[in-house]
Amino acid sequence: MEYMYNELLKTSGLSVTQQRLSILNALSNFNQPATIEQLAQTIDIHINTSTIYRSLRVLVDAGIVYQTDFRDGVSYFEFQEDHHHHVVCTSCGKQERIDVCIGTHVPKIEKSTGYTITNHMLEFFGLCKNCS
Amino acid sequence: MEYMYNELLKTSGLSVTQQRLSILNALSNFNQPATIEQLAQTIDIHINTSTIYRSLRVLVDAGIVYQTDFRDGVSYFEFQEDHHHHVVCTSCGKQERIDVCIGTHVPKIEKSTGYTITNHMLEFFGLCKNCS
DNA sequence: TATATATTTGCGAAATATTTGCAAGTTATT
DNA sequence: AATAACTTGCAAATATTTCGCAAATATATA
Repeated sequence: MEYMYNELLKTSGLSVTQQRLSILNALSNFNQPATIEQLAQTIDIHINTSTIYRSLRVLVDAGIVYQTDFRDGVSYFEFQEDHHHHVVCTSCGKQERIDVCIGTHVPKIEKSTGYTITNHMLEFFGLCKNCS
Repeated sequence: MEYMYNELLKTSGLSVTQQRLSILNALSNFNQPATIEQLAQTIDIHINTSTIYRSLRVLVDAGIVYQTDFRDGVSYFEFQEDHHHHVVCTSCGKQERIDVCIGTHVPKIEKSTGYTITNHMLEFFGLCKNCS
């Protein structure tokens, strides 16, 4: 497991540090997007908050971690490989997973813009059954 | 023009206030997502910043305004009806428009989740040609 | 049209997430 | 083994966004 993350970092050209390994390990304990605060509570060693922020940015930019936003003022993070999207109720905040895939658009966009796309962000907002 | 926004608010069941009309009017001067700060500079009357935040939230929740996030710490706003998505370079920050439509997925998601979807957020991230 | 009710605004202050600079510590390279 | 490159911890700063409350404005009712 640890070894896996080790390879993951190296393959992306990133330095392998204990902090990054621990962050990845903590991420694997969530099956939904986690906030920085939630991650900090789960990480097995003490890591300074700034470091968590900096590490996550690097991991997101490398396409290893998925970052998203539910319009509640905090960033959420999830493993890229099993990331998924949500509908969020703008009234009560309730979230529900959906299995909409947007990945098929990526090659087309890369071709038309010349960008190398490492990740994306997709969330739907509206009113849930109760709040409607 | 003013009258149009008037109707727009009423149709959504929102109160018509001078502040909201001015915000909508300011929004129409941008053809790309604008920050709160950019909007404040463009609005023709003085509106307190808190009010801009509150008004935009209401307008977004009503599906009139599109809100998005480029991972730079600020929220961006655009008219919902002519909103579009982007690729953002995670190195230099450069943005480019794309014309990917996600609207077709909405009815399917509404059916499967029971939510009434008013808007969504979609942005792609990666490296631009220069930064690759 | 006048009155009552509901909603919105302004103001200042507070909360809170996130970023920065720099020295020390770690990791990668030669 | 030594040098260079990168990452981390710490504390403080930055900046966006939210909150409470009284006054103002908008909508609904009579």
